[in-house]
Formats: sequence, C-alpha cells, structure tokens
Amino acid sequence: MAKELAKTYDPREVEDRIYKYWLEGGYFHAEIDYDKKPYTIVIPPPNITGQLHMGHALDNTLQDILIRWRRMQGYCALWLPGTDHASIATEAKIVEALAREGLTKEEIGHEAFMERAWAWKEKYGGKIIEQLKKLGSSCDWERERFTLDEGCSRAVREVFVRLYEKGLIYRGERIINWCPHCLTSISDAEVEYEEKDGNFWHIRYPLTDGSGYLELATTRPETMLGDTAVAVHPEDERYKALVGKTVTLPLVGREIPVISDEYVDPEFGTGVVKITPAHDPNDFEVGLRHNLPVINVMDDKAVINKDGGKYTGLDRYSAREQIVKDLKEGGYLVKVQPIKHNVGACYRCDTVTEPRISMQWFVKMKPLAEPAIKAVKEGDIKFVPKRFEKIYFNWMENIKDWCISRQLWWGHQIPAWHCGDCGEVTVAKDTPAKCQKCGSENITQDPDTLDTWFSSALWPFSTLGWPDETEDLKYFYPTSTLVTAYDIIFFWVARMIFSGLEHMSKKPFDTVFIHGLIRDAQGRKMSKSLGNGIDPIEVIEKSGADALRFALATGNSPGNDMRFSIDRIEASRNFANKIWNAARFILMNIGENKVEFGLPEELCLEDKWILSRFNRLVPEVTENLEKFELGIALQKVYDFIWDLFCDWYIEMTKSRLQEKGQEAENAIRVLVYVMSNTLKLLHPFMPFITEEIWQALPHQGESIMVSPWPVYDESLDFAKEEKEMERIMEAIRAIRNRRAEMNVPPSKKAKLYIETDYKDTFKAGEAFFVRLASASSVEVGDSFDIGEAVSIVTGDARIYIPMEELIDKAAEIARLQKELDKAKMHLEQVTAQLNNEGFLKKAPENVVASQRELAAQLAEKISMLEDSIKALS
RNA sequence: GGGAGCAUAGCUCAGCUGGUAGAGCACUUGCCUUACAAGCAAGGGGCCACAGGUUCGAGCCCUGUUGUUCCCACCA
Repeated sequence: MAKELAKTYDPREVEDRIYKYWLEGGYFHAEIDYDKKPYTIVIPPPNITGQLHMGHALDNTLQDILIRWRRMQGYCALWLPGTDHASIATEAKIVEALAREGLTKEEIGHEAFMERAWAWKEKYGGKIIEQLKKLGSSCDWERERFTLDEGCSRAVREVFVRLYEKGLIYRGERIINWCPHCLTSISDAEVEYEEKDGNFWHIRYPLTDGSGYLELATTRPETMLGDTAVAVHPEDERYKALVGKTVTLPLVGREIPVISDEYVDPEFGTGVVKITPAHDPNDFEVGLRHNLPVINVMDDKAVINKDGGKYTGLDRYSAREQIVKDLKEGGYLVKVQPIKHNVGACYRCDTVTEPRISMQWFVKMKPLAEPAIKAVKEGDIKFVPKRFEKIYFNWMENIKDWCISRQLWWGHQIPAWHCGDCGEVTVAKDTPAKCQKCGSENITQDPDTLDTWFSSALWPFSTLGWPDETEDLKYFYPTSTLVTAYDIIFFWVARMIFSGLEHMSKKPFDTVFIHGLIRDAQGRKMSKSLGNGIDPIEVIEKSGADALRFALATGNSPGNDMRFSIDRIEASRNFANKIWNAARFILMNIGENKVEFGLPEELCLEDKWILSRFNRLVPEVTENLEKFELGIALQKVYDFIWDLFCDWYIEMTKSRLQEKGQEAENAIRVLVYVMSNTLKLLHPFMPFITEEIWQALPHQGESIMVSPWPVYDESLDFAKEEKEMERIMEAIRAIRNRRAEMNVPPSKKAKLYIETDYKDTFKAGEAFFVRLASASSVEVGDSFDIGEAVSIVTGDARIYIPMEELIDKAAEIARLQKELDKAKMHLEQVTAQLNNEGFLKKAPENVVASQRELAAQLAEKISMLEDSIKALS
C-alpha cells in the first residue's frame, strides 16, 4: 500500500497488481493433500463465443466466494476452470464469417473449416478467461480445460462406445426438431415455445366416392402436401360410418384413407384430424400404428421439395400462402379462425423449428433417468433451494430419448463408421481400419457431431482425467458444489447427474446451488437486442471488481432473480471506500510506530465490547455460508463493519488515541485485530481490497486468501461488557436525538447529569459522552437537583441537560407526556402478555425472561418520566 | 392442462428453525465533529396483497382468493 493514502479507494491501481501477486504465489493451485479434505467446484464452462455478461459475473462470483471461503477454512479447494466449444453457436459464427467472404462451409471443405474454427477458439476462447480473471476468480488455471481438448474428446468417445455397447445409444429414423437456419437437428430441450398469433384454417376434404366431405382444421396448411390419412375417434358416431372410406386430398389429388385412432379428441375442433407422419410427432405415431406412408415434403431449409407438386421450391410460408389461396379458389376453405398457439423456435437463432423425420443418433433415457431420480430423492444430491428438485423430477420422470447427433462440423465427430459395402456400422474408440462385419476397408466416419451438452455432461470427471483412474479423480471426485442458474438444469445439471452415476458409479456433486437470472431495472431479461445489458467489464473498470461482486452478492437470495441497476454499484463502491478509510485511520495512527501483533493484555470496556461482537459474528457468518445464504452472510459483515466498527468503535477509540502512550497502543492493537479479522470474513466477497488492506496492516502470512478463517473464541466472549456498552450507547443515542429535535448544533457543548443505578458503567463511558454526545462535562450520581433542564429518560438512566435558554416549558412537558403515554401503552401490552397463562406456560423461558426484563425497564422509565414532568410543572 | 416463484417503506429487495418489522437508494433536518461529504448525526415513512384457520403469539405454518412472473406439456 502506498505511503500516502488517497482519500478514496482506487481499484484500478490495486486489482491487477493483487491478482498477479496471487498468481505468482500459486495460491489458486490445488495440490492433492491427503491431510486435507477436498472441496471441489467445476466451473460451468462458458462458451468460447461468449463475452462475460452479468449472468456469468454472478455465477462466478458465487463460486469464488465459496471456494475462497473453503480454502481459508483449510480445505484443499479446487476450482477447475475451462471453456465449452459450443458447437452450434461457434459454427454459426464461422458460417457467418464465411458468408461475408461469399463462401459456404461446403465450398471450403471440412478441413479448412476446422482450421478456421480452431483459429477462432485460439482468438476468442482466451477472452472470456481474461474476463474471469478480472472478476477475481481464484481458479486453478494450471488445470484449465476445453470440452474439445484431447482428454475431453477421449472421454466422449469412451462414453459413446460404452453406451452403444450397452444398447443405450441407437441410430434410427425419428421425428426430430429441425432448425432450418442452423441446418441441424436439435434436442427437445433446445426448442423454446412461445405463444403466437396464428390461424386455424378449416378445410374440406371430399370423400372419394362423392358422398360428401370431411371438414378439418389445421394451423399449418402447407403440411397437407404430406398428408397420408385423415383420422377420427373410433367412438365418434358422426364419422363411424366413414372409417375405411377414402378422401381425395385437395390440390394434390392423392387418395388417402379415413382411419380411426384414440389419439383424436372428438371434442376438439371438428373431431377430424389430418395425418402428416413426416411433419408432426403425434402424426408420426399414428402413422406407425396404421402403417401409413411417410411423405417428407420439405428439404433441410424448410423449402417444399420435389414431392410438393406445383409448390416445389416455395419456402414453407410462401407455400402456406399459396395453398390457402388455392384452397379458397377451389372452394375447399370453409373459414379462417384466428387463434393463439404455441410455436417452437430454435434456442440459438430463434428460427421456427420444423418437426422432421430424419435419421439420427439417440440416447435411450429411461434406464439412465431412474438412478438419477433416485440419487436426488434419497438426498444423495441436494438442490439449494429445494424446490428445484421438483422441476428436476418432473423433467426426469417424463424424459424422452435424447437426440444427440448434429449436422454440424464443429464438435466431437460421432465415433461410428459406415461400411460402404455391407452397410454395417462399426462403433469404436479408435478409428477402425475395416468394417467389423465384412472386413471391407471401404468405411467412412459418420459425418455428424455430438450435441455440445453430450461433452459438458461429462465435465465433472472428464476434466479430472477420466477414463484414466487418475489421482486427481480419486481425490477430487465427486465434486462438492455445482453453481448454476435455474435455466440450465435440464441442459446440463440433469445430464451431469445421470452421466456421473452411469460412468463413475458415483454422483458428480453433493449440492446443486441454484441462483436466479439477472434482470434490468425494469425486470426484463438483459439482452443484446434490447440493449439493456450492463457490461460487467465496464463496471469493473469503473468501480472495481469488488464493488461488482458486492452488488451481485448482497440482497441476492438463492434461486431468485435479481434486478440490477447501476446505482447498486454506487452503494458497493461506497462501502469499499468506507473500508478503505477505516484502514487509513488505523494506518495513520500507527504512523512510524512499530505495533505488536495480537491483542494487548489490558482490554477496556469498548475493546471487550467490539471483540465480543466480532466473536459472535464469526459463527453466524460461517453458518450462513454453510447454508448457502451468501447474501445474509455478507449483510452481517457489512453491518458489523459500517455500523459497529466504524461508527461506534473507531469513534470510541479516538480519545485514547489522542493521548498516545500505552493506552493508545492498546487501542491500535485492538483496531488492527478486529479490522484484519473482519477483512478475512469479507475476503471471499471482496478479495482485492481486503488483500490490499490486510497486507498494509501488521499481519502474519503471505496472503489473506490463504490465512485461516476466523473461528469462535470462548475467551473473547464478554457478555457483561456488551450489556454495559449497550446502556451507554442507548443513552448517547437518546441525547443526540433530543439535541437534534431541539436543533442544537454539535458545536454547542452542554453539561450532563446522569441519574442511574449503573454508576460504574456510566462513569466508564464519560469520554464517550464528551466525544459522541457533545457533553462538556459529565456527572453521574443518584439524584441531582438542578432546576429546569431538558430531561432524557432511557431504560437505565435519567439524564439532565441544563439548557435554560432553550427550554420551552410547555413544549417540554408535552414531549415528556407523549413519551410517557407511549411507554405506558407498551407496558400494557407486555403486561397483558405476562398475565397470559398460555404464554407463561408455553413460551420458551428466555422469551418470557426478556419480556419480564422489558416490563421492569418500562416501569422504571415510566416512573422517571412522571418525576420529570412533576419537576417541570 | 400441470407445476413453481413472487406480492413487505416512494423504489429495489433481505427477513434463518414462528417471539411486537430491516437494508440500500430516495426524502426531511442539522453538521466541513482532522479516516471517509462516496461522509457523520437525527428523523419521517409499512393494518408485511386479501379472507379464513392453527398457535399463548403469524410477515413466517395451513386452506382459499386475487394479481403477477416463470417452467413443463403440446389439442390437430
């Protein structure tokens, strides 16, 4: 710390330097230590396409708080960092870049494409890591991983082969969600549904025998090109006779059967449904049951294909328009009814997805889901807050098979080889030389890659060396806490759980700590398109990482969303400044003197008070952290520092410090003790400023981040002194209050006469009345006869301030009367409670005792107030 | 259709296993009291959404109602 301390804290001067100091000290590195218990967090790997946003800032702040705290507690604390290759997002960026050059990925070919992708990774992958460092993240950077690095890729192939051999991975033609923009399949979880305005087109399908027609309704008329049946409910009397007949598909002319199927809801619409097996998941099922032909009428860009007759070449929306027009002209359109309905869109590009039949790879989910449900049900894995377990169960219990193949290039290519001769599929960890069935060397690897989440599902163990039985894996796995937002439970958390249980036979983590999303001041999601995002890096550059972290951690409760605006930052920065100035004060008083480390032998009243309060703070904060109540823990530290330490204790030391000598030195030693230990409690939340100040104060050790976390110390429990100090503080507050009401400036000093039963206590507090309550002198006794004076009554004392010139007798009596009424009312309430037998019998002893004490104090106060009124009258 | 969260001071939110309501910001008043005006001191402001219930006692537990946000499902 610089010799001349600036009046305000400047994080820019401090943070980078401190971070470098930590790196050089190697404090982030977790070396296996069998004498210590491990505490492990794996980072939710940010995308390499990503910029650090507020969500990351929150997520990583929470992780850093936990890891720093555990590290100080003596755990071997590993925070394992890394990034995600984000196949679909990264590929989209590269395709975009190619498009700007007028190229497509097919034109440049697979190899050149991959080169570009890796170059992208090199260029941008490091960026978000740098931003994490700016935030203060104490990750073990020596262990940084990437989902597409060699080790993770090996784990992916291992898992794929194992699941395939177990029959849990299969390849098949199914209806999947297709994104016509990203040109790939996506999983169910990757489709986002939104209610949109649409139409319900009622259409007549004429019976082929000319005996009439069937009326049905659809929201996607263009799919009629692929209709292969019309279905009614088997019990529906209206249509029973028609089952088995055929209708002629308008515009197309195809003759398709009328079938009956339980799937049809006779109450809905006309009770007739067109069946398009190639473009609707339910229809696909119906098609299977009735052996219907499957006619795919769209290509991968959702343009009507060659089977679409005159509509070939039109995209799905133009085709819709044209078909509706043609239906109308042909007299087939009965009516158009506007409706709201849910439309699914790609979570990456927001293009409306198209259900499409296609050959894909799937993971059979039921057998994997069962143990994953059990692990949470039995409490082996806990969610914080618990309510998210319901969401998890609901998803896991209704899970469908997971489509894992993607028609993308950037990712883990599927380790399956197709034989050009016999068609056999060979699945292997290492590239096979020939077909396992016919021995042909004419084999080619499946061109598809795996869903990004397939590799992130393995993250808790692939990063620790699996499939090898490494020491790291044995020591650090299962990891301890997984910190993430609730919107990622399905994508990632659930998949890590079943993957860990399946491949490691052990859960991946003990606790899932869920936080909410960061919203803007109006409660909207922060997004690029709205332009309402606050860039955490800008905040850090302006106000410091500590201020950002404080703003994110304070007032934030698990699982709940948080509104964020820039004035929160201001409050945090002010707090940093407050701490800074408290430190300046202490350092100023140390000056050139050498101060002994540790507490002095002689402790006076206020020393004992602050030490006792600090001592009680320690277990409270620790317990809050253990329960993941980080916001509450931080609030308590904040209150202690600002209110108790700065506003009271520092002020109380000033008179001793002025006198120099032994008393002053004692005060300094207590100041240093309390300050540096409080800094430790604060360090996980605000690592930079706490390190900077801790280093500047007398200290032992190299860094606060590896100093021991404070623990409760019985020898610092001074309950009696706490109570005494409380009496004095109450009196000081009352005097200040009274003076403020009468508009007496602090510069106008006044004599104080204190009548009390606690004479020793109040005598010990004399200096505080002088300094903190503008007293010119203080007299403590049993009773004083000083004529007309302002009188102030607390539970323990009556204080007179002779200020004749200020007294308006009538007003003074009125004020006292008001206070008396209030006290009487309060006493009545308490007395009623104390007369209630139920309360006396059933309430816990300490509650009853404290109410008794309160009643006595009120009675005393009432009698003193009555005396004062009498004296003035 | 199913499920969950939220509703507390003007605003944004805390409030642990029930014990007569808290913070930050904003507001009012007075202070340059030599660590800090990004500060100090004092103050105003809440039938804790509504209606019942359990309890000696409910912001907290139970039931219902209203408003609001979100998640899941996907009736063509």
